[in-house]
Amino acid sequence: MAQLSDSIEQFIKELMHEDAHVELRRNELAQHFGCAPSQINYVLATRFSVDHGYIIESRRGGGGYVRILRMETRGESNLLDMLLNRVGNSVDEETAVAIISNLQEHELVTPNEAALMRAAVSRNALALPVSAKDVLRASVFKNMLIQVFKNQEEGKRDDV
Amino acid sequence: MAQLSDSIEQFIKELMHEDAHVELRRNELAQHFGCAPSQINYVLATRFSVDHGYIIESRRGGGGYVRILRMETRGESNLLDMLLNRVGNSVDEETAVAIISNLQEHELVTPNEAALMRAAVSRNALALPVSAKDVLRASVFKNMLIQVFKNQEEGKRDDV
DNA sequence: ACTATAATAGTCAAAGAAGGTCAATTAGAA
DNA sequence: TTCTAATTGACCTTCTTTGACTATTATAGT
Repeated sequence: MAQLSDSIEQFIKELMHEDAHVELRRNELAQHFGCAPSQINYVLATRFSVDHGYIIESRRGGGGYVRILRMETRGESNLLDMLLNRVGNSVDEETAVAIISNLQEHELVTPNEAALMRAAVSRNALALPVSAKDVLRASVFKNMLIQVFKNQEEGKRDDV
Repeated sequence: MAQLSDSIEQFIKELMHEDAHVELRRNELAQHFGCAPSQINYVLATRFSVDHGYIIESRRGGGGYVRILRMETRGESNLLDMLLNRVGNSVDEETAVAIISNLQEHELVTPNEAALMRAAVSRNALALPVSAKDVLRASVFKNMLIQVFKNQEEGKRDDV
């Protein structure tokens, strides 16, 4: 109860109440809660992961930050989640291409974007021993999927 | 958060908004921002490199200057060749990201497309032994570059 | 012409300012 | 008690800023 991690989680969620997009300093936040900075990473990893509907971006060095973006997972209840799950940590080209077409049909990506995604996951691009190909493809593909949904969010914000 | 380097970058980009060619005094600019002159070189090196699509010329001594030129993307067919060449069979993330911003600034890709490309070549996506990363990134990236220009062609055809 | 000096810009390495990772320990819940 | 979640700390990586030293160019004297 009143676990440190829970407090930090709440704190961040309150910050996000208004804006679905918040930026913070890891060290400041850690200091505010009197804990190790890596504690923040723990909270982010366990409560603000992609399957929780959040995307984290960050930057090191002077002027560094941690940015948290909440995805509205509109409509298709957690489509991204399902897709990431389906991909897992290995996926063949056929499956990936099928998913991409699907996204395109549902107008979640433009034809150009779809073409780019296909290019990135094609067997051609992943010039590696066959065994490793699917694993790597999964990694690249998942990263792009997350990006697609992030674009979606950003599009919405720009619409305003 | 309004990092010095970022401000300087913005400042220069604003200067270049009208004219694709700008000339400045390194020391003046440094003074304007209250920083070490070499800070200007840092910004130029990290944000206005050739990969970013800029060319820097300068002269020392009395009446010295720093001149920044935005490279115009003439015949695009040629550009693709140049980029593929630049990438070769190994490329680090920094260079890839620079090239992507370059494409975006010249409106050869949309911001969403650029984000997708960044996602595909990020160190995150290429979760492999470091040694192999750059090689693989080159392969994926080149495939995407080719696709970008293919998209371009198709766009032109559709316009008709 | 020649030279010295002042006015610029460039380079590079070190310090500073973040954030990330991982494994060991500790606290809590079952 | 035992298992899992939480916490911490040591060490790593990345990005920025500064400063000392170097290189080049124009100009004023001679």
